[in-house]
Amino acid sequence: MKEIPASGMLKKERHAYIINQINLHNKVLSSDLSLLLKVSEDTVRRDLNELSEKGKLLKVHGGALSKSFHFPYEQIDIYAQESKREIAKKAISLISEGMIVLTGGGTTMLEMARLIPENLKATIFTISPLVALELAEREFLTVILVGGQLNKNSQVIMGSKTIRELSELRVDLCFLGANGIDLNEGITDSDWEVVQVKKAMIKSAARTVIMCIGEKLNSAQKMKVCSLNEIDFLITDLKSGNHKLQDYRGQVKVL
Amino acid sequence: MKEIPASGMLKKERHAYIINQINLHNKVLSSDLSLLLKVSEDTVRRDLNELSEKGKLLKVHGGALSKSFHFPYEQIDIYAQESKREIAKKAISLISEGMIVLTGGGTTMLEMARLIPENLKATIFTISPLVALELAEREFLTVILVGGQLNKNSQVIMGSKTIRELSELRVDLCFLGANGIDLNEGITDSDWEVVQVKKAMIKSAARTVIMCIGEKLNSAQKMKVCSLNEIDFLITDLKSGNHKLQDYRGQVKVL
DNA sequence: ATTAATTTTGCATGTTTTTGCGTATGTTAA
DNA sequence: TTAACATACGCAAAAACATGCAAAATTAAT
Repeated sequence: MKEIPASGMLKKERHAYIINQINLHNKVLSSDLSLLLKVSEDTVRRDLNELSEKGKLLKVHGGALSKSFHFPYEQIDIYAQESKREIAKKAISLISEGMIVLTGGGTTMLEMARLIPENLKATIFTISPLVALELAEREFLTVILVGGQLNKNSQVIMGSKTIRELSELRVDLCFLGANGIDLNEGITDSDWEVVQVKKAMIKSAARTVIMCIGEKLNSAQKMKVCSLNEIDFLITDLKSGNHKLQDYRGQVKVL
Repeated sequence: MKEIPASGMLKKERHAYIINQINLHNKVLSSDLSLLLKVSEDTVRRDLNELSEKGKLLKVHGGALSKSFHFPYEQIDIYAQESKREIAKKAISLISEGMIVLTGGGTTMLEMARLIPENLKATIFTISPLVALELAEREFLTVILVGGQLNKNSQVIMGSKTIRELSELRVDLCFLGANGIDLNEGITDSDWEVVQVKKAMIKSAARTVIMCIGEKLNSAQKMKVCSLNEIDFLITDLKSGNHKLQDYRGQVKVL
């Protein structure tokens, strides 16, 4: 460190100095500050804790982080949020410790990311930057974004580069949304590129989970992703007794 | 700097003297004033309390601070925001139509992404999901996220996979933030992983642009990214006439 | 000028704040 | 796992503080 050293500072001055360092570098180490301010690390820690309680920074092991940088998010209200939350809960129950998981994008997937428990240990590949950012909050998750071109409409990674990367991947479980699902037509989607990526994702996974709200059952889109027997689980927001689900039970596990 | 000691002062005179010291040094210690004014610390304290009640200064434990004391709390954010916007504007001027660009993460980069004109045609690689999502709003941009593990603190893609991907990339221009920049130490950062990624990014680019706010000039962190001659442009929020920039002009193009 | 009234000051006292250290505990990384 | 590091907690010393009070200084009034 070659910052300008300081000495004989009043507490308030120290606090200001620390905040300034944080704004400058997004991060400070207690040990650095101790040297810089010429006070014991205990004092630095106490300073950091005070500032943390005032919400001026984020105290972490070893130092502190800028708070402003961490999460200026907005909560968008999602259509059928409650249903999607139901689906998400069921989906999460399929993930067990140490698994390697691959997820698509979409609001259902985001909801799932938000509901993933804080203590889950797993590795999660995703093609959705939003899902990735949400998951990055979970301490024990390893989050890997598949590289490639970002599709403007779906806010999901796509393109040949992505498909090539996916082809080299092997995961335990793949979570996908669906635009249409039908006994005969199978899983369908309206966008050619989306279909290509989903195909690649399914291929790379030992087992595939389709998540979709009940309304989409028995509807089909233009382009086929795969037939029903290629997927393993179907998760909807419907109660398990719902008659709409009956026909599907022969082909996939319905949750 | 030796202060002129004073003696036999009236209360009013003392007050004037104290205000003067505050204006001069932005702070005073009760103990110093006691010696300087040759009165007991109790008297000094009473003086400071009176002046504080009158709003002439800010009383703190151990002394007092000038009211105009630079409290980074709220101000810096807005101030730094403006600075970063300045930097972003200059940076954008370097991008010309059809270019292939690579960017890092950080708030400055995000600000840049926000300010990129709607009609710019270019291909942008980035390791920041946030930047990517922001850029996805631009109709004529091709946005490509480099794949890899998402680092929790910096919200940026990192790791060996990323570095490998970057090594196969060739771009015209690379925009990077810097945690420290110094004539001798060059570009420095505090995080080993960050340094590795930045190195790879620089290597993959024909020309590299460092963006950082003026305050970070002449400061250094623990780990070296590269020396100054390996970068091509330095962009700060400082006016081009600023003396702090002079020394850098020999090594890089300063904007 | 002298005295009375008022303010200011320093000191004694007890309290609070701040700080650094030792120790025990928790966390991180090899 | 261990070893190194970071942390929390308690403690004690030092510093800063508030308060009351009496002496000293200043001001006001005679």
